Amino acid sequence: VSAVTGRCRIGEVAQRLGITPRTIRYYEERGLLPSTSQDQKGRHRLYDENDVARLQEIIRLRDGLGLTLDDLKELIEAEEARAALRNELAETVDDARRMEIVEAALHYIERQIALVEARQETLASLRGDLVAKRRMARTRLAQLRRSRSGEHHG
Amino acid sequence: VSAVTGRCRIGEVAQRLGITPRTIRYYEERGLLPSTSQDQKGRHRLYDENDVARLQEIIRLRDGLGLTLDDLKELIEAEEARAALRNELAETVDDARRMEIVEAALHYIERQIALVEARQETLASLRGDLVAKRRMARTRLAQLRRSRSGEHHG
DNA sequence: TTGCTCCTCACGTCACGTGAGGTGGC
DNA sequence: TTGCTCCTCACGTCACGTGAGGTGGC
Repeated sequence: VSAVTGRCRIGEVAQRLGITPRTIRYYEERGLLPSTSQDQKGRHRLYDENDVARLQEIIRLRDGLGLTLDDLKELIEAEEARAALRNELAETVDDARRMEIVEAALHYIERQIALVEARQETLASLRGDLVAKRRMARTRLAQLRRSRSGEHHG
Repeated sequence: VSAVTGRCRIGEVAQRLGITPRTIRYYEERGLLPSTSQDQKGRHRLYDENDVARLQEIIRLRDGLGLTLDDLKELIEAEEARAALRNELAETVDDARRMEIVEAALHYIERQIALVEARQETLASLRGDLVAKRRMARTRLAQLRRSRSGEHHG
């Protein structure tokens, strides 16, 4: 709190992330962000790099996976639970308990990876279709070129 | 029109595509579908495999790229323009004109591919971050396992 | 004739967009 | 003090969801 961590205003954050201030306020309203960004009601909100990274993550998940804000909130809460567990992990000396915590974290990560990979497959399929179309068009174009040069020579 | 082409009802189409009848009606209302699926107002809408394929394409672009319905409508109109050009292509004997048509189609396809690839890159980056997290968790878990077996033997 | 799915309004909702009117900090 | 960005309502919009009440086809 004593160190000046380069806290910046909502407009700058929004511009850096390619969103609008309204979106950031709405996410705060929906409980996706800690409302600690605003000390009191009516005051300017200030964000540090940590907050920006968190928002960045939310935007990536929203755009990349098309998740609803409720889904995103679940993910965030799970993430916070993981952070809490990491703290417990640092405290505890019970190795059995430590393994439980890490295994839970691992399952959570694997679920997210599965979601991303499913989306990647649909995109790959979409791209496959488009590339096939492109090949057709290119082939046709090459035929036309040959046909024209053939006319010139014949 | 004389052949029975297996036309099916809106509920069946919706179920096959994983959407709701309301979505299909809304797309028709917004001009994304030919309203020829419904002969007269108030009558049941009927769809053939061609209509279903078109809807399928719309849904894939919507989910895969996160396009708005206005964007999708533009794409569809461009697609119809391409179809019209293909008809002209079949008619015309002017090779220069034919090349123009095919080149236009090629540019259109390439723009779509660029959109898909941009989305793929963000997903790949997202996956990369998650995979790194998974590696960390796995390493930590392996360390814990070694540590526990070490206790047993010591 | 009985269900079932369909139809058309029409209002609700989610995720913001867009001003209206006013206050705060370099 | 002047701009600029910020603030809080609060209503609008886009892409549907969700009944309400009624008609159509195997």
